[in-house]
Amino acid sequence: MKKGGEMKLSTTIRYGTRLMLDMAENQQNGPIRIRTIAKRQGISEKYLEKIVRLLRKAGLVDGLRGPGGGYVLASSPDSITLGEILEAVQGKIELCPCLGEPEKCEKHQYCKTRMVWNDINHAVSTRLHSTTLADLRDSVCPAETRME
Amino acid sequence: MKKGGEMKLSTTIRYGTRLMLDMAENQQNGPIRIRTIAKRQGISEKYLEKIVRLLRKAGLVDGLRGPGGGYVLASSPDSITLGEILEAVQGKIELCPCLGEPEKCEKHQYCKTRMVWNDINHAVSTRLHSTTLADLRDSVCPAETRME
DNA sequence: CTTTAAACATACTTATAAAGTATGAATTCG
DNA sequence: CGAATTCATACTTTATAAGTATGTTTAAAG
Repeated sequence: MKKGGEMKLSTTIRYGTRLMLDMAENQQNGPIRIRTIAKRQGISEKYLEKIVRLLRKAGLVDGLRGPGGGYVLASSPDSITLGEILEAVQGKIELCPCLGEPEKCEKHQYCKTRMVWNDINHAVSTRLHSTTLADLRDSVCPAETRME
Repeated sequence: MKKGGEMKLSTTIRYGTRLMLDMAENQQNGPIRIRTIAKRQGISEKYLEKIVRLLRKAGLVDGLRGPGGGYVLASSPDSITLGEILEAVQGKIELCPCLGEPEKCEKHQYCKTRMVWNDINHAVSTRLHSTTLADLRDSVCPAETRME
């Protein structure tokens, strides 16, 4: 009698965020290679490449090719939000199908449940869009959970 | 160049909530058969059965066997929260793996991102645990989106 | 006291999407 | 030119959500 869905954050989001934070913390010495971040973060290089390309396409980072190349943040860490990162790698946050396409919402009852999901969706979205990379970078990790 | 994870609510949660709401709205005439709800909601009967059994195991509904049997809410709609329903069908809400098992959080940086996920996790959880079935039942669906 | 209608239980199948890999082309620096 | 990097696409693998099948147990009703 196993239980159902998990509602987890995907690795694209978690890795993408760590990647951006890594860049915010280390970009003072020019472009950073994906290989470097991959090693530092313990993430597959190829997979990170795939993720960073989404961030690039969204205009959050710039890529510089050739020797000495790498990636740099396209703007200041205090103007990049977690919401932007999330949307870059996974699209608009949409907790259930009917939120994007209300025509699927044919029954009165769906509509009531839909309102709750919509609220929560909105709360999460707001929270993410009001947290910047700089906020994250400057935050302090509580001692109990830190193990560096 | 497809994007990553979707962070959607699973059908178990959505169906489970609709099932509970259906019961809250229709339980005045005694036990309700799963077949009835399945038809009313347009959901597979067998699948709903599977879901309701989780709700039963969690003590949110009671099952009555035999002819004339069915399910009833185990307590009043104003004392059953969406949080309880969600946890019954999918376990504690846990947006990312490290939240349950902090020993996986070995790097300083994870810890910073972890704090955000934890915050959001908490916000969602609180919201769900403070919304009751009765709240849902008595809510009014905005006209624009209602199509009964 | 048998029939029947429901819940209950488990195991299986299928479909979908997440996660990761492989291969190679394009660009740019030295 | 040669090497190091990004860039692009297509593929493979793995996990899990979603749904189905088959059958057992319980209890009301005839």
